[in-house]
Amino acid sequence: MLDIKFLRQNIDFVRVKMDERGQKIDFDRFLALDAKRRDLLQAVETLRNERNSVSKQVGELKKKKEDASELIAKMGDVSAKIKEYDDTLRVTEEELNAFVMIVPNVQHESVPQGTGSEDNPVVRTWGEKPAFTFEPKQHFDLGEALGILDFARGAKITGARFTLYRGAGAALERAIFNFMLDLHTTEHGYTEVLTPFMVNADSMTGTGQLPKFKEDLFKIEGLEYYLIPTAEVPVTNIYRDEILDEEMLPVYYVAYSPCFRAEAGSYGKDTRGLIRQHQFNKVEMVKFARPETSYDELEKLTANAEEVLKRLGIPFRTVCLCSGDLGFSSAKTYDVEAWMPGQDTYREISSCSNFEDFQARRAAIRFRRKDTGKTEFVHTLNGSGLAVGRTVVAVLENYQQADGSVIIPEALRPYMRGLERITP
RNA sequence: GGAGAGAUGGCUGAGUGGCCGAAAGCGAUCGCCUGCUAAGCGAUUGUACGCCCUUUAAAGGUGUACCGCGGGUUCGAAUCCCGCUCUCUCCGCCA
Repeated sequence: MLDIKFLRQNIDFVRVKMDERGQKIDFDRFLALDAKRRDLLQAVETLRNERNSVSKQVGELKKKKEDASELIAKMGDVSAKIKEYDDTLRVTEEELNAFVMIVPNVQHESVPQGTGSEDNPVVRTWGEKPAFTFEPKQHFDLGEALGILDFARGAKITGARFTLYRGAGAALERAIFNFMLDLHTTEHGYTEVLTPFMVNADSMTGTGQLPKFKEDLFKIEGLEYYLIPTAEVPVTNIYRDEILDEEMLPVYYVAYSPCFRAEAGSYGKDTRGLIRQHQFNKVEMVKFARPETSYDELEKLTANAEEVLKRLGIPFRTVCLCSGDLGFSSAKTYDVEAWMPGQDTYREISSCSNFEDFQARRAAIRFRRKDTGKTEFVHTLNGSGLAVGRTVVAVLENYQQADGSVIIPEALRPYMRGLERITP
């Protein structure tokens, strides 16, 4: 969330920024609530001050065995009034809080303006698209023919958007996330963490999934626990409500996790195959950084994601999300899109974002400046490194052969007991 | 699932109705002392939100809140009462 003080003092700037994001937000309501809150706060604090000092007098009188009944009677009224103001104040603060919680982040000045994904500029392209002497197939046709992806049985076991992997398919999925974890831990400086896959409501609020995106989450029956839609949630919340030492920053974490998404509102979109599942695996990179380095960290993070595709020999391009396409919590996002020959298009395989202090403020993740001793919010970043299921799609489609077999990229062979090719 | 114990500042730990934002110790920071280091001495040492002052900064002043969380009793709650959460111990169960 944004800082209330910042919002109050820069309301016109924020109005413009939200306009660029295509967000319609009633900031007049905010200003009214904020003013109301401060008025009430002053009133109630004045009354509390009175009660505190009079109560002290009562104590002194009683110690001297003198009569204090007059003061006590008077304070009864004051206490009643405090309760009354407190109730109004609480309601006002709840309204104000609810308002601030659904205001998106302010985008960085380098974010291009635009209204949708068609306006996202391509910042880099890498690799040569494979030339086929035949019509390249889509991954679901390849996978079913090879007997490594079973969508029908996934649907039987659970339902639509769940898939059963078998044999070399299951091994490929596992090989891919192990390869990614090893790359990020041994060469990119990340520390691996393995987190709970269910989190409480505070954690979901800290990273911004709640309260605004409740319908995208799976909730556990009878508990205030949710299945994570990304490891960003448990990993970023590692330091919720903590004050970190400046020297420990930046912190780099990488985590494997399954991700669970309700995909409300995507009916009919990517209905076939692995692209859009209710459950998929992902390797996620998360950083906690000092504000002055966070944009350098974003570039490095994105490069770390791209490196996975380079090692796998999968062509990709990187786009910078424009103002209208930016996610709720993000100040700046790069999407890395892998080339998918079967679909004859690039598909998002990683999304790398700098949230600046937006999540840190919600989650109360701060650090103490060594030179001033002051606390400040950290900047949080994260990026997929990468989405595993979509990487399987990219491998199958880019490495498919005329006979329907699939060559295993060399980087993955050590993770598949040397297997070089998947054949029916 | 059953029984019991507990939750206080960066840490240890005192505090059972007002003098408690909270003793003491440790740690940390600054200063003094000192050939150097260590020891010693002194001072400082939580967070948030308002208001005043100020350039809408910092610093300063002032007020309020916070002793796991939420309610209640009371003129007044870290302290008493109720509910919840979490932690620990024992028993049972279990991978």
